[in-house]
Amino acid sequence: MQRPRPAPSARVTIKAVAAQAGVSAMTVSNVFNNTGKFSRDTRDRVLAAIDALGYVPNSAARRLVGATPTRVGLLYAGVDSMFIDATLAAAAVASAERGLQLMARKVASPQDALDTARALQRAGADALLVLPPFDLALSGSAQFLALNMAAAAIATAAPLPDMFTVRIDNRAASRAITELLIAKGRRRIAIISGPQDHSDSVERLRGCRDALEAHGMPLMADLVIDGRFTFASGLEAAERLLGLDAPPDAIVAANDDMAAAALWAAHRRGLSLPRDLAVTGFDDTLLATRVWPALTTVRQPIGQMTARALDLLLLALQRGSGGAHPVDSLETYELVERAST
Amino acid sequence: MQRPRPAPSARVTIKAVAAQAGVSAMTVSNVFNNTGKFSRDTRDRVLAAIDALGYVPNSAARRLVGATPTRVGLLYAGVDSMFIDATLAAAAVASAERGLQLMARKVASPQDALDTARALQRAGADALLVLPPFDLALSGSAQFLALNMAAAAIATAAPLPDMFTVRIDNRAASRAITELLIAKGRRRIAIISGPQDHSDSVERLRGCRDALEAHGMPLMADLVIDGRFTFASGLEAAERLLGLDAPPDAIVAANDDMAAAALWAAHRRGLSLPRDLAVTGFDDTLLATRVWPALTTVRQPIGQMTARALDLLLLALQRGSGGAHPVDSLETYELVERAST
DNA sequence: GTTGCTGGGTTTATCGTTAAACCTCAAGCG
DNA sequence: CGCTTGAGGTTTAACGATAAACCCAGCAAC
Repeated sequence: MQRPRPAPSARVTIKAVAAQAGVSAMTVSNVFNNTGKFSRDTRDRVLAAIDALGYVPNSAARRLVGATPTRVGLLYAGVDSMFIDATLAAAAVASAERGLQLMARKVASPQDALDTARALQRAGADALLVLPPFDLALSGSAQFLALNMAAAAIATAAPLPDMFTVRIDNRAASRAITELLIAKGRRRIAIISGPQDHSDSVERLRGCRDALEAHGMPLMADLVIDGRFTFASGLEAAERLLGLDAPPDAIVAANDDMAAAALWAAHRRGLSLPRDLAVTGFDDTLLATRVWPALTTVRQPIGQMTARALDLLLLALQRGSGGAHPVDSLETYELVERAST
Repeated sequence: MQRPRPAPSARVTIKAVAAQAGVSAMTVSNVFNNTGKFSRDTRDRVLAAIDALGYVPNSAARRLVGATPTRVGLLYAGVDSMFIDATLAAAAVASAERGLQLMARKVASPQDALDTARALQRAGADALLVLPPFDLALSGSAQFLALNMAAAAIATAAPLPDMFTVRIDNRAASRAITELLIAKGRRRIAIISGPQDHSDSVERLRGCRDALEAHGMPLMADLVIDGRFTFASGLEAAERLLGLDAPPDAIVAANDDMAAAALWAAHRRGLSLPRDLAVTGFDDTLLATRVWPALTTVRQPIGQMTARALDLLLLALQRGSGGAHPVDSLETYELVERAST
């Protein structure tokens, strides 16, 4: 693996292109960035030269002069969940596609969110991508506002005044999936909800309640347990539910991991699925199609949402941080019916 | 009433630190990079200034002068598998920790690997991280060598002459897990192997054979099926195996996704697990503990391996590394026994 | 025929950092 | 005593792209 300094020919600079096209470097820059300061004729020659040499601008140099921002910080919770893994993977891919540098930071607790954001800014992040529950931890705080950073939150419950939001209608989705269970004749429906400091969890719970009440089946307190979006917490909750004197005939879990746990608890007791128990998940991560029986769940388009969040951030940074009200992007979810119901 | 921050706080540059410490910018640089060209006394003053101002070097400027390499390309196959997702997520985190920019590129087929590598180089990647099967696609080719890029392959079968390798002993691990099944009294052991153009797959199959032959139970051709590391391919294979006149009493799958598929096929037939059928996976992804029954599997420390690969690349780039033979880093695997056996 | 403007460029200065060359002073040495 | 040596700096010159200032030919207007 002998690796002498890369051959000088390795990197094509703007000067090389300029020489090839017989113009100044500045003109090449103008053409490349399409500022309009050039004639048709020169443009063609420059483009030809760019093409011939395979010129790719050096982003470090661009960044140095303060042109394009390129670093996006990502705040995530260090929880073992499919959603987090999938989002991290999606963010890595989407960032790469856009030539951004992703700075992913695990945040231990909501209290640390602000410090982490600050550290990211000091380390050169231009914008922030925020996963639950840190949207709530940051939004509205004066200190966060003082950072003066563009931020986008994925999978939140509602629009926020100080950051972009990219989300699905959690309440409607949750309602829809509960309705589906009711339509299938389930009458004793239990819920393993997410932590109530996640705004999306709250919405999901609300959606379930909507559906149940609409059918005259009020939610019973002993049939609702708060999980923490982890498999372990889901298992604990499911064990408690199935151990009741009058166990439920369906469980609505607030994410796939906890739904998988519910399947576990049912398998352990030798229940036949979905005859004795129907289970639904949320997110449609890879997990949903790997467990048995495959989970009926709500598809949340994670890749698309991540990409959208990045695009919004880029746009905001390009226009300069001034003024515009943050966009709320509502993506479409999809109810996916599988064997678990 | 707090008013908005006056300015997007001007970043602290090396000059500010220099002024504060009463030395030249170069001296600050020297102290920061610990080159040794300074006295105890100045060092203390400079460090104090750095601390007081909260100086963080501007990586764009650093990069511009060619000091630190900061972009790592990642070649991955666009296959739905837990291993890929987990590796992407791990790479995103490990890159962020090291201040590197990750450029992840999906590669459609081994033939495209070289083109993608070339594109990455043109886009400014300093080094390459390679996932199977692209290690084999690149290694040994003269064109790849001509790129003159440092590369590290994760999860390969053996050391390679022209890139770093970070791996576990797949053969031994596979042998161990097969031995475990034999020890549990399984006598008709089937194998769902990975694609044979993945070097690690080959090793895993070999390990199984080792174990079986060591116990006088030669591998039967109809009990070995090549999967493609996907759940779908695993399901197909498992269906065929369980449909045999003399079905196996154990299935060794070459990854967790295919093992999960084997569980599916068994559940479908109403088999009792692990009584009627034992199943083992490979990788110990999150999946292994989410399916029911939980998978006995080989733990491959993905996060650690990814981090190690990046460290090796950084080291190589820093030394400019003339002539050094590429390192082969053998990580320790762990046999994890769970309910599926 | 000066003045003013405008399309299509070029030149210059600059971003923050570091490699390399250069400076200075004191100590060591034959 | 003159010469080298080296520790501990400083100065200079990049790195590549771009913003801002500048230049200039031609054309229109008064």
